Order: sequence, then C-alpha cells, then structure tokens
Amino acid sequence: MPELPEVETIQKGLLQIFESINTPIGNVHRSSQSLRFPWPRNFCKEISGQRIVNIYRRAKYLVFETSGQDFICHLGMTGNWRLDENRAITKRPHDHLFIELGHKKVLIYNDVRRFGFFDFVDAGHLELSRWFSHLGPEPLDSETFHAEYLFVNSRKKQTSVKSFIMDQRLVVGIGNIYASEVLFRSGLRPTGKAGRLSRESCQNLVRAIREVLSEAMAQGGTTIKDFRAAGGSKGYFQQKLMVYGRDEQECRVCGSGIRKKRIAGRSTFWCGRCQNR
DNA sequence: ATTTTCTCCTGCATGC
DNA sequence: TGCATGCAGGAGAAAA
Repeated sequence: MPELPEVETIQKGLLQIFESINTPIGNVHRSSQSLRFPWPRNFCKEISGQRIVNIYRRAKYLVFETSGQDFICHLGMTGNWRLDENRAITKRPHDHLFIELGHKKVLIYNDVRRFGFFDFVDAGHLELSRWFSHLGPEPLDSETFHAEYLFVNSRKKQTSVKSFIMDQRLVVGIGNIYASEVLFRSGLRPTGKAGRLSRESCQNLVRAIREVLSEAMAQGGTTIKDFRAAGGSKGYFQQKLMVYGRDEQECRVCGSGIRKKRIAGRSTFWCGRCQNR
C-alpha cells in the first residue's frame, strides 16, 4: 500500500500515539499466521514491557527504537496500523499484531495480503542490517540526493526512467503511484531510457520528486483503497493526482487523453502531450 | 551484470 | 448465481 508519504504519515501518527499515552508497551499478542516471513523468535515477549524511545522512518520502513530490542515494520502492500480504544468490539479480519497500551487501548497492525513483516534490528547500526544495506539515499536529503547523483548513476542504464526511479537502491520511497506523478510533473516520458537523461532532465526529476513527495506528505498521503493514518484519518493527495488511475480521462493541464501501459509489470499512466521528453 | 517476470496473499471488479 | 480472470500502493527471487 504505502509509499514514502504514507509511511511518513503513519510514523507521525504512531509517534503521537505513543507520546500521548506515554506508557510502556503492555501485553503483546499476534495472530498465528506468518506475514511475509515468519515472526521473529519470541517477538511478542521481547517487545512487551519495553518503552518506546523513538519511532522514525527510513525508506518505506518504520523503525521502533525501544529500551530493549529495536524492531522494524515494513507495511508491504496492505499493512496498516490503528488505535482501538475498546478492542473487544472492533477486532477485524486480518488483524495480526495487538499491542496493549494502558487502559483498554490497543494498537493493532492489520495486513490483508500479509506482504508486510517485522524484524529485530539494531537501530544504531541500521546500515548493517540486511534490510537497509542496499538502500539508496532519502529523496528529501539534498546532501545525498541531487541532480548530479541522478545523472551519474543513470549513465549506460538501459532500463526505463520509471523503473529507474522506483529502484530503491537508487533512491528510496518512490512506488508505483508517485513514480507516474513525478514523471508527469517533470515532463518526462516514463518509457524513456534512463541512460539518455540529460542533466537538465535530472534536475527536473529531482525537483519533481521533492515537490510531489512533500506535497503528498502535507496532504497526509494518498488514499486509493483503504489507507488510513494511524489516527484513522484519510489521506487527501488522491484529489491532486494528475495521471495515476486516470486513463481514459482528460489531462488536467492540456486536455488530451491520459495513457496507460504496463512497464516492468506495473501499471503506468502519463500524458502523451505534456510528457514529451 | 542488467532487466524483466514471477511470486507471496486476499479482495474486488469484470465478463461470460 | 457461479466461476474464471485480472488487477491492486512492495520487493526479493528467479528467469531471461
């Protein structure tokens, strides 16, 4: 489900919940089903009783820094968190993890498709973890992610520009929705070869990535199907989508028809007139 | 080595 | 109504 803006929205919501409740993790239970991978050994027992020191985002991962064992949560396609004030009434299908927080409050991880997962990590040395060692820079960090970086790393790449920017080894956080949106804003065809990007196009790409992700975060993410912030609120960026899911509709800028095509197995949307480079 | 396709899973829309 | 098919926001493994 979630790309960078959605994960960031959930991270902010979770942090707010822990700060407002301000109590150590109570009892923890999980479903008997595995998620994408089997649950870490003694997962519930290990995190029970720990105090949350911080929750932050790296790429599309949530990192929970605790007084004991640090852990991560990847949301896969359909992972989501919600806070239940009265668990007995609101248990839902596909609930997989229950974290009790004080009086009758339960933080619940729900994941319909079970592509998400949890694992223990050392938050102080994330880059050593198998989940983080290959990840590229954060798109909003101008020190490490900039036009020249894109230009240099795109040389001789035969893959499409769209697949290129979705490669988490290059830059993290861009998934299938925002890839189309970013390319619309930068005026680039998604099918173009990455290796042919000019310096100017790289500059436009970097700017578009920063703008689109920032604006989406400000809107609380994109709610296409069922995304909700941890507090339960919807995202509103879907109202600003220019191309994603708009095939057969008119371009909001020039009025020509939005096209749709599968690139590397993923649906891709663009305007043939506005995106001509 | 690089790039695309397959795979994991469930739910929903579509078409016959 | 039932059943088959395809598709959905991720990403590692396998295949090409």
